[in-house]
Amino acid sequence: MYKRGRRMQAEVLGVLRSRGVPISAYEVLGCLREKNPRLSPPTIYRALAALAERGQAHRVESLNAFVACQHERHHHASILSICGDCGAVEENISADLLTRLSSITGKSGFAPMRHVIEVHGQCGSCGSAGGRA
Amino acid sequence: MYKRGRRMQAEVLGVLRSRGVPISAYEVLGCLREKNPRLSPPTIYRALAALAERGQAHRVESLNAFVACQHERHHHASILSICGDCGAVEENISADLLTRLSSITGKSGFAPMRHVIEVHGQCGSCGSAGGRA
DNA sequence: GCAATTTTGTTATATTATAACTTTCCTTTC
DNA sequence: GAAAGGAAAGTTATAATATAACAAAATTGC
Repeated sequence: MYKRGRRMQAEVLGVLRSRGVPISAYEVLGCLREKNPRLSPPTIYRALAALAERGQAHRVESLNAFVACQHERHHHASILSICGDCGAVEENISADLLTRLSSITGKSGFAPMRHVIEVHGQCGSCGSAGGRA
Repeated sequence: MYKRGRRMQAEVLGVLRSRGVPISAYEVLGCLREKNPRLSPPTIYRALAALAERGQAHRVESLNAFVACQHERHHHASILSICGDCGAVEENISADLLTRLSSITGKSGFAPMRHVIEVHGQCGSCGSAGGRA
């Protein structure tokens, strides 16, 4: 049941995976419109929202973009390292870091529900390859 | 020198401070247009960029909004706790957490340059006031 | 004071996201 | 099995966010 939705989500996830780096919803739309020119933004945004909710894709808040999850499904908050040179994203998970974050934010009684942890910088490959640039 | 720019930035910062919670660039624009109807988006975005660069305001990536800095100027990365109920933001700084974050992301040779750490949840006031809702 | 440079103002438009409505399709009931 | 009802998806239109590109003006260095 609901085949169209799931099929749509699978196609969107396929595009995200084929790119590897974060891309905007409109880039996804552009790819899928090659096959189906009638697609429209809400279709893509709904698929992306469903994928994100299931942990199969992540929204990169600081880029307004989306990337496929690298760890199969998970429901822990991801730490995303984003290379400003090549665009590559590495995904780490650390329960310890989340605990510390909770203890810092919880001092004033704050109850955390969603973590956004994104680090911009330069990845190892770009650092060793073009470090002198 | 450059009085207009600094004056503009001061007015923008005043609006951010008077609100307390994160607001969009267009909300700032709306406020300042009451006095000066000719203001346009780039003027506001430029002022916000200058304030952010000097650490007097922060961009909240997960809200596409801006908030005044709560700690005077600082150049450490902020940990922003954002209450989904009342919109209040609390700002924490933790060199220790940044160190741990660097050690996690650095495993693969990644060199961090900018940290985005935003935690969504419920603040202490809203938790105790409306916890049963 | 004049040219070069930098900053600001302005216009227009690009990019990102969602509201509102229609259609489709599945389920339930008879 | 057909029709009503409800949930999900498609579609249209537009809202919200952000910036490119150019014009005007101030500042600096000479």
